[in-house]
Amino acid sequence: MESKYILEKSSVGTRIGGADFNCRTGRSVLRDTRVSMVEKSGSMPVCTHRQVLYKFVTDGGSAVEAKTERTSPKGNGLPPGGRIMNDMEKTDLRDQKDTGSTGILKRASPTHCQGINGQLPGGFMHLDVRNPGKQAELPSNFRAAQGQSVPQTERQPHPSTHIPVPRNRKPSGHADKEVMAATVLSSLSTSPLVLYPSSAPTVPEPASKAWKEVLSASYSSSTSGNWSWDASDQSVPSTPSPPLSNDANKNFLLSSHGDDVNEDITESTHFMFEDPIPRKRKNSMKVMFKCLWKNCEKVLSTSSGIQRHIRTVHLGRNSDSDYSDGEEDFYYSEIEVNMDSLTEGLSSLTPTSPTTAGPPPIFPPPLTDVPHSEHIIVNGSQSHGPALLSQSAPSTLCHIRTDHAYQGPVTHVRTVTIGEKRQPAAITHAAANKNHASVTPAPKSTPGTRKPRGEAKKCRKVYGMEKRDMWCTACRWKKACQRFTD
DNA sequence: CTTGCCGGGTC
DNA sequence: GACCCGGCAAG
Repeated sequence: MESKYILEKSSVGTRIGGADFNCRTGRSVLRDTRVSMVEKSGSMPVCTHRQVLYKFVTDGGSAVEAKTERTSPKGNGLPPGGRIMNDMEKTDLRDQKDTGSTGILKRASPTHCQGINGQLPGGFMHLDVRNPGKQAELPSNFRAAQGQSVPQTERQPHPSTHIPVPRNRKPSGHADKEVMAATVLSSLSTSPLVLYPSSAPTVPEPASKAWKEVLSASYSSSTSGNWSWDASDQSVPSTPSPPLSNDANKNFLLSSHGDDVNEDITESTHFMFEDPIPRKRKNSMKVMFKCLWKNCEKVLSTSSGIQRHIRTVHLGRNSDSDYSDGEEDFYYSEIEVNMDSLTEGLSSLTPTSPTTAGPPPIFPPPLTDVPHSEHIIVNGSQSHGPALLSQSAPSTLCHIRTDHAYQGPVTHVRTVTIGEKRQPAAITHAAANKNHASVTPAPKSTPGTRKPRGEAKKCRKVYGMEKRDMWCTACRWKKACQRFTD
């Protein structure tokens, strides 16, 4: 539990949100982060994190601890997790207090989430919750506050700094948990924003430490670039946390996975967040759930399914029990699957007409190997496992599809090798990157075999012999029509 | 037979 | 590379 929150916190520095808020990406990232952390710590992630967590608590100094204690307004016995949350938030509240915010961080609100997702400096979002209308003042206020000695009030635990953490969450409490995690994490994402090493000399040592801890745990997630922040390094970038850009996520993941991290995830992340290519029609996207457990690329179409999978397979919990403490949430992520791409992937030999956009007649069972994810290609190539979504020709596909209809793009098509001639060049390119995958190589029509005749009418048919000059060049040359591709 | 287009040739 | 066309295969 405790570790979970810590992790969540750290991850959300980047972006937090939740499916509940339509912040799917955030949720996904969150989980990714979680997973990465878990992977880092090996088979006993929780334990490891727990240690970290405790360290954090103790490093925070007695002051932190004390605050926590006092923070509990109602004195209700909070579970360790709850206390940690308090600590975390308390720390985080430092800046909030500067702004005079006193509200309680009760729940993430859609606004909250939106802010994060909306590429706004996430740090202010929680303020939004507490003190609507104050967020704009935060930066300046905070800096001002840092310039002076920490107000006494800052050390006084605010009764509202407590985030209730149910001791026993019910399966139905996932949303709450996520909300809370999102809230805390997002609030933490403020740190980079307000952390001005040179301007915060007056911050009490315990507080500084706490910050360090928090940052060391979360910073990588809230900053872009591959730099790493050493706890001893006071030169923390003064730039605000990046607008939750894809890069931020990518880099975070990359850095957080640095060591043993499963390259699968790293790569998938790369695909997932790096590609700025415009999205395709939404109606062609399908949400899938991918298990992020190390070496497990399981992809299921339902969250319940993936949760069950994680619960039973990875967490070793009773399969027949529906009970879930929400732990599974952190071991899978949502991915969007491009149905169109899938179509293409399935019919690599029969290129789709640019106007053809319908979903494929069939959708491979989850977990499978057919390529189709648009911007989130989970690269399973390095794992033996199923779920080789990576085999798809993701984003680039979109490009091609939109412009290879006519002669302009002819070169694209033609530059492909014979076997793949009907595939857009981009696809081929993508395939090249993933050819190392264990999955069956991209189907190639063996030389000598003709591709099946397309359905579309060709120039000859459309314009007739009398208008041959209107034919596409290929048709005139008795080559494969490039205007009316199949 | 019509149509699509491969493979190869010419310029 | 542009262009042409014999000829094969699918429909």
